[in-house]
Amino acid sequence: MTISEENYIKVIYHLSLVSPKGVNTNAIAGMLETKASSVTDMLKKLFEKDLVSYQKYQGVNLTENGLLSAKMIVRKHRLWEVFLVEKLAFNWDEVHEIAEELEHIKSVALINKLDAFLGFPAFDPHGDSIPNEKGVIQKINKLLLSEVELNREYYCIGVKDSSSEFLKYLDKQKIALGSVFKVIEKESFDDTLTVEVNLQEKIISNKIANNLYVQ
Amino acid sequence: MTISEENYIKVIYHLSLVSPKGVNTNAIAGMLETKASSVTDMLKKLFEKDLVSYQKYQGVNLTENGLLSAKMIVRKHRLWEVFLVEKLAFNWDEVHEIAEELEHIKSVALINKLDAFLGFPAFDPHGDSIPNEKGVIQKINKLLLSEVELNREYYCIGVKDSSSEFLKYLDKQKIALGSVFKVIEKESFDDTLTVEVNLQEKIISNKIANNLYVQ
DNA sequence: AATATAATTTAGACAAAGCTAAAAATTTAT
DNA sequence: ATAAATTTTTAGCTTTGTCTAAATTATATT
Repeated sequence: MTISEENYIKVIYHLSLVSPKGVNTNAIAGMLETKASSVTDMLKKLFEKDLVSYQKYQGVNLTENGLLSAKMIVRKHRLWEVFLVEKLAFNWDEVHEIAEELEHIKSVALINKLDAFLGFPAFDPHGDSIPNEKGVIQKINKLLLSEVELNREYYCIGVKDSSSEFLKYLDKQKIALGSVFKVIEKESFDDTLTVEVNLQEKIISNKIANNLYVQ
Repeated sequence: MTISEENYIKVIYHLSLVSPKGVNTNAIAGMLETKASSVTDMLKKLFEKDLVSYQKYQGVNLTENGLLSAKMIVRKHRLWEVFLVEKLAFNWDEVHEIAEELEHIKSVALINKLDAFLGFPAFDPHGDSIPNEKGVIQKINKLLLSEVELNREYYCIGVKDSSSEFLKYLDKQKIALGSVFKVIEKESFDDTLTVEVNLQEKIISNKIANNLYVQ
């Protein structure tokens, strides 16, 4: 697979988690910052290679082959992110771009040795599950902070949006994976939350609460 | 720079160490397993980008820009090789190919953090010098085993040929960086050496002796 | 149900990087 | 110094992945 093909497969994988009945051409084009016509061209090629099932105008899904390939790319991306944060002391908002390049390094021996070197981590620095060598992903029960019950304790276990801007905001607010949340009050007008985080009271907008996973 | 451009620059760099007055089109084609006509095309492009100085039929040299780029690629290659051997427990004959991919990862922050993580190594697993952040390469006095005086002790500090076949041969012979050599006798007919390596007597062909650096 | 809008595909073109075959320049040998 | 051999370049073609503009299909609106 070329790097370009890998990027398509990865994007189709992520989009199909949200729309499992078929991924739109335009959605793919949006994610890859390319044109719909280019996507159509590539879909034909991926279909020829048995990586996607595709019928004109009907959206696209990964085949078994394609799904496994996608999971291996995600595995590499997330393992490299762990390496960058744990070993090279990058901050969690700096690693995505670099991992976007590293995820295309081919060697299977490399990624499996890296996995061992890192101690077979189950989650990346943003709380996302790392597929194992077979592509198996450990499913975890998680809630959005916006959905939890009042006055119960929850741990922050991940972020939904892992953009640099959001992660920097969390750093500034001293919110990290492992932070303990208790929602004191929910403003019914705009769903703003009053929460206790690590024993400090804070006001959290609905947009923020919709991007924090807790357990 | 594209990966292809980087590969050309790197090859021109290595060849110019051997033929400093200008690198041949055919030599480049040979190293890259491509055709001379493709090389000509690329030389024009590299000239446009001020990476090489080039006149038709006259061979090619790196400009200052090109030289620094080449050294940065070599720096990345060799640092990744150290990582693979020291941290991921690869054998020294397995790392070249993987480093050929890793050397094209762009991030400067990544490579400088990797350098620090590895403790700013001066040499890669084959004994080659690692350029520093500025492109400065520590020059080291080294001799080929085929050139040394009889009955004096030398340390093995590098290999000239770092092909997997040669390195595996050295493993089998229990020769590694740091091995202590003393040449007992030189057969004048074919330059075969009788040497003492780590206190064991061995017969070493001229071809082998021509690919081992000692000090 | 007909039409307007949106999404998708097709057709044709382009740049990058490679190739083959032929032409031109350089080097080597007589 | 000329001819032969080698090296290098040019010309024209191919593939990959992209693009624009036009055509087609699907969806939404009235």
